[in-house]
Amino acid sequence: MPLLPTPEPVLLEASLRGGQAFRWRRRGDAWVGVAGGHRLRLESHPDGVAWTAHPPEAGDHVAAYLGVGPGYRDALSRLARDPLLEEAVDAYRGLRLLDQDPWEATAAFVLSSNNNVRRIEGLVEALAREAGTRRETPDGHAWWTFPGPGDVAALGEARLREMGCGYRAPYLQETAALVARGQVDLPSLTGRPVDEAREALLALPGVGDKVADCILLFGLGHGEAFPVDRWVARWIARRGPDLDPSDPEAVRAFARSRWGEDAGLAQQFLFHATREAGLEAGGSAARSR
DNA sequence: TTCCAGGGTAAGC
DNA sequence: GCTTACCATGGA
Repeated sequence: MPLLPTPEPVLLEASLRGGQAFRWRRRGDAWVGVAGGHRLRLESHPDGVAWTAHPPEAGDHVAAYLGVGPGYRDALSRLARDPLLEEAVDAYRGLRLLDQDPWEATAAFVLSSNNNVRRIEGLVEALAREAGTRRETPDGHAWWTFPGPGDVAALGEARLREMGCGYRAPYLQETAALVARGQVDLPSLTGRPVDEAREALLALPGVGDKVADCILLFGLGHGEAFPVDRWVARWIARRGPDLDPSDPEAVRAFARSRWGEDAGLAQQFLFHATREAGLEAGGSAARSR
């Protein structure tokens, strides 16, 4: 297996199964998933990440997908100096921001509203098997690409409901249709100012403030986006700064002024640390993994 | 049985 | 403008 050397660690489980991406499964000591139309197999190594890719040239994208680059160490050193983040950064050093496909991130986070990670993973996989393209590795492992917006739109609301999308079915169908028609050009939003990109996303059905920030952060490379969800609000309420947890606008403004371009990575640490603490306290919830 | 999950929408003030 | 009920589904 080729090795991607990384000066800083890469926490594969926290990064791949922590609610950013939804197509990763554990296979023994390795993680197998589909990203950007490629099937990847990743395994933690003392000096980096060992990988195999199908098709093989997809390996060129592994570093970018995992957020491996010189910027990570710098961002960590800035965030680790913040008393609000010190503990979380220390505990989860190696947690990465994944660089995902804009449309897949959009579809997945439309499905994420008032939903849980496990079920989102099931829905995204079901979409791939229903409307994606079946591929096979040379050694016979079948996998499915994530379907494009036209293919998702063509499934129709009724079929999406049958697949378990619930009340989000019409949102996903309409958003897929809008993207397929080119009324919102997702990839171009990467190069636009974050506020403009955010406004464009909010025009999509099923995309509100929080989902828009997730798409900006995980699918469009806007590292300053700061999704405010239940867990971040919980963190504010319990041990965060003196803010109203029920006022997402205020929380976002705080994050923006405090962490700037690093806000998205900061959010990942807060989200992950708060969620892990909650799961441990829940006992049975932690066992279910 | 009730609560909860990476919320969004629209009706009602 | 702000608050509130409702929205499917499955696991704990």
